[in-house]
Amino acid sequence: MTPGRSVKAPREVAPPPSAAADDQLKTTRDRILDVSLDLFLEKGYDKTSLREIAEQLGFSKAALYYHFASKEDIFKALHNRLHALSLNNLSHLGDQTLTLRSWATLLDGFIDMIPANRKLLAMRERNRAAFDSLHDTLHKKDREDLDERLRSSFSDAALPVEQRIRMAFALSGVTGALIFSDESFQGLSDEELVREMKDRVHDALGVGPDPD
Amino acid sequence: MTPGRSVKAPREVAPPPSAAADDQLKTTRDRILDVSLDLFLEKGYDKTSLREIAEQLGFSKAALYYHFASKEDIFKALHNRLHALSLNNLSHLGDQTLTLRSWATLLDGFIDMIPANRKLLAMRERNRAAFDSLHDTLHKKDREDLDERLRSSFSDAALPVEQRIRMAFALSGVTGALIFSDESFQGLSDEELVREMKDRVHDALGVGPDPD
DNA sequence: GTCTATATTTCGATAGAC
DNA sequence: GTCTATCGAAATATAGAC
Repeated sequence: MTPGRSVKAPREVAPPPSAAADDQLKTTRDRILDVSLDLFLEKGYDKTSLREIAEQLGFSKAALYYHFASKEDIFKALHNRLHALSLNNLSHLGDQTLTLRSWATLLDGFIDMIPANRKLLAMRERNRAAFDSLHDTLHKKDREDLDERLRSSFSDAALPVEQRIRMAFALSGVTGALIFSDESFQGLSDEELVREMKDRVHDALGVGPDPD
Repeated sequence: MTPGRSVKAPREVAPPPSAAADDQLKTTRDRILDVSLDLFLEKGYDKTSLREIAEQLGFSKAALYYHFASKEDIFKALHNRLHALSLNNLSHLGDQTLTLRSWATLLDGFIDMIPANRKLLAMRERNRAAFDSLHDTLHKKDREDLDERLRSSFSDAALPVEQRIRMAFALSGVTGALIFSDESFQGLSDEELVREMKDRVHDALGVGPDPD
């Protein structure tokens, strides 16, 4: 396991031994993002200073500015990682009208991505206000964003009330549980988590398991 | 003197006309909390300054310090409002072992409180990182806190995996949907929302509706 | 209880050397 | 690409008059 020093060691973030080698292969830019992700997840975006990020990386605060234009720029880069995930899913879903069945398919795809992106997704959950502020900043006309797509679905008065609640509940059940997943579901394998989550989603949506 | 409408704030909080009279009856302390709640919900705790809070109230920033010792103190007071809600529910739930059925009862009680406390609950969802930081600050030994109670239940390895996921999912489905509730479920009556939410919870937990 | 004015601190960001 | 040193802004918080 990791050495006992979770203190502000100037150099090591205490990565698992196997990841130490990987870190050498990563660009400095990616290492900055990884450290930032950890800190934003743990302390929140606003309460994390550039000084802390630099400290954990072992170099000075000013050096960050060679790689990123601003603190918000780091945040945006993490937002882009999330955005890339959502694009994966949107492609599965054409412009067809949103049914409970297509919603289930969408969420199934989302759930599959959870194990590989748990920290990123949990960080988003814990910093919703900051993310929404960012969202306003980059007021994208092209709301290809998954979030936007989702919200507009919930708001669609043409859909029956029950269906809208089912969709919102299913989505929230998945994303919300992410917050607990690290600390509370320690013993669970990724496969267990994924399978159980999907079962819950299908319960909530009132559709049978996906006949893939 | 009470500075009735000397509000030169650029934008109105737009309180319902009937609430204007109520504001006269409230203590200044409560009015500060109400304005803070609105701003923390809209912009996030960290990005809301005391200057903005004071501005909306029509008096100066320094005046806030007569009523609260610090910004965090305002936050704590809102935390206490939430805490009071959770105590309501914990009393329903003794020290009995947690079953899916008792969990359903707990969440039903929680859902009933949603309409009257929507903003408060949504604000919490949007500021999870800040709330958890606060939680660490007041490291309460007596974890009578609802949140803590819940997390420890999810972590209980004695419970079957499926049950733990069901519980976490049901809770998250409810709290997460709060974020959407204001903007997306505008047309819905409180009764509809409450009933639908309860149905979803019982689906997720795999228990029939509460035979109350 | 509220004011004006100011202290204090922290942080994001920049300049310029190496 | 990283450093030291520093700037400037903004925020929290305090002092003391009214």
